[in-house]
Amino acid sequence: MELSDRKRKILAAVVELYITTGEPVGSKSLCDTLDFHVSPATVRNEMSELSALGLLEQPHTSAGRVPSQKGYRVYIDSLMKLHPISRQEKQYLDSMILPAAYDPEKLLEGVARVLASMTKYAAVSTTPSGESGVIRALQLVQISRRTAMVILMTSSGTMKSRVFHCDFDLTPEILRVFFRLLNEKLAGVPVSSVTPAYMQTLAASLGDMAMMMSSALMAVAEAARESMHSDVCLNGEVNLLFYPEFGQGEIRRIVDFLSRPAELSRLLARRDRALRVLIGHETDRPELQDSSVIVSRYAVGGRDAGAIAVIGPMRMNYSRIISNMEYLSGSVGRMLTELMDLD
Amino acid sequence: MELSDRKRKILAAVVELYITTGEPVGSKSLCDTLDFHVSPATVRNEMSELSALGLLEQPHTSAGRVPSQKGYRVYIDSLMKLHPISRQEKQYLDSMILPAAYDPEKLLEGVARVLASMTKYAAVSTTPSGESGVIRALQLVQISRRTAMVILMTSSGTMKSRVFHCDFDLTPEILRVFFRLLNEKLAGVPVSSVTPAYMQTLAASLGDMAMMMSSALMAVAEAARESMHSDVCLNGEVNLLFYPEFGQGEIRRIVDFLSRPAELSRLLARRDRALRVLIGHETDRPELQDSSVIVSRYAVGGRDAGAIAVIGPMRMNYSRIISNMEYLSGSVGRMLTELMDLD
DNA sequence: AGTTAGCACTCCTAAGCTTAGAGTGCTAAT
DNA sequence: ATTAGCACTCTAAGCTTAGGAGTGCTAACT
Repeated sequence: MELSDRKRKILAAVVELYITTGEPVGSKSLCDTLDFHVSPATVRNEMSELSALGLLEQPHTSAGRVPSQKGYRVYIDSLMKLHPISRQEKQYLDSMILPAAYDPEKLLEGVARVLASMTKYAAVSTTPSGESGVIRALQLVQISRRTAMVILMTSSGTMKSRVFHCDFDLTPEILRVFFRLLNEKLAGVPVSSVTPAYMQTLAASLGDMAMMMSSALMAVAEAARESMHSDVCLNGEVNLLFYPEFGQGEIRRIVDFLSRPAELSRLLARRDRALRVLIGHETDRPELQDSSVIVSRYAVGGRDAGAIAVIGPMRMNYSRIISNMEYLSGSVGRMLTELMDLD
Repeated sequence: MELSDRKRKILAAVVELYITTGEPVGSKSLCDTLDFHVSPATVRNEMSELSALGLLEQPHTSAGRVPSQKGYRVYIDSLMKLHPISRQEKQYLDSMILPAAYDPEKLLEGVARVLASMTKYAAVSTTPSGESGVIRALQLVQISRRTAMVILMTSSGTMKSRVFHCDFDLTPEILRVFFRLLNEKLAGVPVSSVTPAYMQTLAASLGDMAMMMSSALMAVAEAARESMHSDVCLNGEVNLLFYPEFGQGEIRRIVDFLSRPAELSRLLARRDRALRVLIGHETDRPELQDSSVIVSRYAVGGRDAGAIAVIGPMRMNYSRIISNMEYLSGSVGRMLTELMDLD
């Protein structure tokens, strides 16, 4: 389907005007935004042909035009021009996520927050998934007399902690021994193989220490299990309230969908491209048939690790948001890579 | 103002019926729920007197009655009977917050989440405020070759961490020295006095080490500063969408208010009672004039430390929620006290 | 004196109806 | 190919009306 240059310009203008106003755009008001002179009648003819091609549609016969799903697709794929992210935007984003850059979970939570506040849509992020990671190191921190925290760091950029209680007082010496044994035995082991059964056999090889360390080993096993599944952070659902195209019922369905982490996670899972825009039905979710989703995946240490996404009405400001998200997912990946010394 | 026994029963019945249905209650339907027999006409007379007393009001002349703010107040203060929390509810609450019981921030976040999901209202929690705390201990955790994390624990039950980078490789020996010095110099010091200036004088007393430790000291100072102000966690705002008495506009105002942590924090701040129910205008917030807030404060180590709260429509199920919140704030306090070994 | 049935009255809600205006598509002229 | 003119369509908003829920009053009853 090749479009004349004028049609392309008109389609782009319709999309952009509709994105900013949210109202169906008529031939007259469109004329004002065009950078060449034609009469409303001409525009009407063109728009009518664009309608015939399925790129525009009318809410009703005597209303202006609204981009169809296909129209948005064409706009995004070939009409939209991405203008690169500005210096201030970069600074803003950096300043918002930097303070949380020491803990993967906090970082991704912060990213979801800043993404939501910047876009005014709902934002989602997943923490690095650690299925294929191996244990890089284990750290022990004494919390109180008989409780300590074990921190497990993996090669895929996750960091999970768990507390454990002992029925004897912990001393620096004891912790030192624990630390040495844990790291000797477990560093380099894939998290996926740290099962309770594995821990049993490990305990057997510890001799006298097995009893004392059992709660610590349990904690490690739990941390390992937890490091395998990635968390989903959601933020800014309420932003969607402010878009008139979502009615009360619509909103509820969307919010209800957003409240199910498993579904959300599925939505972000496709890894075939770093950035992907899903429009309406392309999401394969009836709840999102009037929404768009932009998913940007991030990599840690050169390997795909997780994703960030925004969910909003179809008339998103795609161009601005896409460049911001590209920058953000790049930053996240870089920070996690650095944090984990994986570069 | 003394009410006849029958008036008290009728007022209670109106409140309870309205809480469950959300519709103004008429004399006829009320008769059905009463445990003694009277005709609708009698009930009408009684209701009309309750209206005159300002305890009930009518949306319009020919509608049923709705409790007034004063009516709710009387109901809560002297009519409502709290039925104690059930075994299952306890188990549910415990099972939801226990996994996060090792980190104060995570715990309070989890509490807000479970509170929101249980009540179907919006829930808020504040992390223990550490203004008056002293440093209990500092822990160091190596994260990668040249970065480490310092964890600061205070007597008021807070736990904050910060990462720092060094321009030399960290070894266990170095960390041991850092650990010893930090704890020697800082344990017992009030967090409020750990200012950058204080750190300068401290550095001066460290001699050769001052240079090497500067980034670590900075991290401690930041963690100390952070431990002084308590965070506010918000959860379940979207639940409010499902109450028909909140219209689109109402909801936006409420959500907008909820998005301002400082305001929220002020709302929870009054410490004169462990549990406090604020109805409509009693919140002193125009945005919440049609809402109610239940605030329950929790204590750590015997001292008031923070609060949990729910925000919902005036027709809340006060009785159920109050007992649940009392249990929950008790649990939180106990867990934090235990975690910090402050008992 | 307190309670109750009966009934007129009020006022909201929802449904139907009307109208103004925005925007289109067609036709004919340029 | 473009454009002005014009009839036509359809919605949104305002208005009207009928139905119904619920009250308050009065008068009868216990």
